[in-house]
Amino acid sequence: MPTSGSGVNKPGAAPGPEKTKGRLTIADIAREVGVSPSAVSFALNGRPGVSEATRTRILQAAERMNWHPHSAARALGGAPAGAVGLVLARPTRTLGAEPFYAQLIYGMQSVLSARSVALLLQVVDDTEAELAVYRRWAGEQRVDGLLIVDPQTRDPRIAVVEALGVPAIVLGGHGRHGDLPTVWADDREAMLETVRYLAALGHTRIAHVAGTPTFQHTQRRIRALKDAATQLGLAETQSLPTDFSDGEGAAVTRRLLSQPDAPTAIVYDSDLMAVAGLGVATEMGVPVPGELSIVSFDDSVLTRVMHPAITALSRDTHALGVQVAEALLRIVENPGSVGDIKAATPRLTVRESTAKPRR
Amino acid sequence: MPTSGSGVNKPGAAPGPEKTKGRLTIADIAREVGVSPSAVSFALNGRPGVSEATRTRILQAAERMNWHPHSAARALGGAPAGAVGLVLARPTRTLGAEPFYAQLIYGMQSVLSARSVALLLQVVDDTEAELAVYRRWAGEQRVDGLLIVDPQTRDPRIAVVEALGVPAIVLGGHGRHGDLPTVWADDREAMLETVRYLAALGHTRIAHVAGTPTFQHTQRRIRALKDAATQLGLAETQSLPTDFSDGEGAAVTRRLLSQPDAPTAIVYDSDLMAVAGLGVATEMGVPVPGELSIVSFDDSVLTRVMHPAITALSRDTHALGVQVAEALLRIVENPGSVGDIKAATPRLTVRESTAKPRR
DNA sequence: CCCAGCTGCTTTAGCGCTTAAGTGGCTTAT
DNA sequence: ATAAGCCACTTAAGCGCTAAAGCAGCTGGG
Repeated sequence: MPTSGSGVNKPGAAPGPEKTKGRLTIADIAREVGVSPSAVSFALNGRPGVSEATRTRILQAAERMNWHPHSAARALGGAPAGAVGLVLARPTRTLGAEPFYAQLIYGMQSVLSARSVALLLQVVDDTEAELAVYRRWAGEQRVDGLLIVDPQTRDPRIAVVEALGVPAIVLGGHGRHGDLPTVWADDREAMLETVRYLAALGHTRIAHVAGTPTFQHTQRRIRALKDAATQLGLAETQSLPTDFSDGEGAAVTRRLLSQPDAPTAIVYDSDLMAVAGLGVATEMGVPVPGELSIVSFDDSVLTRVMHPAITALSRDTHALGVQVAEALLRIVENPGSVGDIKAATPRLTVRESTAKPRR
Repeated sequence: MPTSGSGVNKPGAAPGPEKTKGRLTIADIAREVGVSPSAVSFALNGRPGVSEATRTRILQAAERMNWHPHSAARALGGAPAGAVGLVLARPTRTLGAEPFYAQLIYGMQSVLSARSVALLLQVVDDTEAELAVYRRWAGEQRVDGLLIVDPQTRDPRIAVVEALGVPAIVLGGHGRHGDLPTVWADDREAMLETVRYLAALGHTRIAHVAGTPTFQHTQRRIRALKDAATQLGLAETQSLPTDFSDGEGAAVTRRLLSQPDAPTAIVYDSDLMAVAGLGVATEMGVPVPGELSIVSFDDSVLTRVMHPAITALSRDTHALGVQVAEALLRIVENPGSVGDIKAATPRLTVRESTAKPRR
């Protein structure tokens, strides 16, 4: 039981002039100022019912005594919990390496901390565990809103979260996700732009090292590549699924480069896999961009720091986090007020890893 | 106000057999089973005072009705908040790229989520803001414990957190940090081992691209390098401070390699800076490890994925997170029960970026 | 046969806060 | 002149839960 205000806290110290209790409450302020606790409550919450003079005195006393509202007491009265929740269910190894979530979280923070909303973070192993966390948080009334990431086809989480009645935003969905609004980027357009660029350079054998195939955004990219191939008349394109890990990214690259008609360009669904792929190319003596062009579908320091620096579809993940957090807070305050939001389409940032194929 | 259990929630619906209230409470369970709310509370908390038969019926009812305790109501009664807090005050750009904190957090999660303890995460700009967050969390009774990272010399946070009376663990401290216990790694020994190895290879001009100089662990490393130099008779060693960003890492490397007597080996305080440094070497045509050996003081996918792969001091950051979380939970339950804990000393993992200096 | 001492409950109070419902004292409308 | 209204408060109740205290009904010792 973490009590004690500042240290002078002898339990039995009899006749102290001030009630040396553990916590500082509005009752203490009320006593100090000489009004009732409700008057203090009114003053602190900017509600009418107290004169300006009294309000000022109360506010000053609260400030001086360094009082903070007890979040539990407020929440008990039906006030919001002052927190939003995020559950991540990707394998830990990958998560630690991928800057995406970290950036996203830091972006969210810039909005959340300004509004003094806490972020509850939980990392779990699978969707089952994720659902359990949602159920618990909802039951315990711990969060006012949820951010659901990596939507999948027929995602079981949607129905559960809707049934729980907790406001939520889906990141990266598009298509059906119940009545939950989504913040999404146009992966399709980004992929089309990339393939058009590679085709313009003269590439015809383009491979796509994709992420987890059940993710909606992965599927959109795969479909976009296929469509682009049809449009541009590229015969030999292929999408290969992975689990987003650098290990699989490397393995798939090795397989691709060992083929008789190896691709001359590879698009990776994450920066980490692109880096791993570049490593494999170097290791196999395939010059980049001489014989192989590489594009990453995610940008970060990783891509910039490599040699050659990797051409990437960059988006401002931090800004995305800001957008998501804002949408989340809006839907918490006013459910139904948020529709689907289209984030900025990733733009192709050309660096040193792409060039005309040597022929 | 996020209420409503599942949807059937008409406020005025008069004579329903079940009280269609928003939240499911122990009173509902009590009514269902036919006992008083306290009996339910006793049963759910495994306390004596109810017969086994009744206890079973209550537990089953709670399970069947999918009841969860309202965390705020519990907390109000003085129960722990069921959450621990972590504030990060490094610049966002760096944080997103560095795998360290992400790994640490995921490690902590594996302990915390097993015990259903939530992690409150906040990213702030500076120490002042960090202190404000601690004060607020303590006042709002939001957290049961805190993890303080990146301890500095005469760290103001220590005194504040101790005064607030919130149990806390310091990560990476050593020396004085009030009465707060620390989980620390022996950076000194790690640095000594590294320098000995480089010296054994034949390096004499060894540079150290350090992190933020006010951090205690940075200082320990700087001092260790100096001591090693004295012991081994290396004249030309130097430690150069940075802010841990890849930008500064690159800039400092550029400066070092432009000197007339450029170092033949550089130790970087983070993997991200090591990668940036390797990039600069490549860009300047300095072969690694031919003319320059590179060691990273932190290991991750980054170092493994590069070509050449970077020799690094590796420690299991995930395991460190586990250790930290365990210590934190222990000190929350029983303040004073935790002393300083020494984590595993990082071991040198030799890869391709280190070799004898060409002479 | 009475009462202490159980067991297995229920009643009551209280955690810190919000909020609906009072309550005096004064002003204003009629 | 008196009712009505308003201001600036106070009182009281309640959020969901825990915990101390109370209280029936039974058992067994003296």
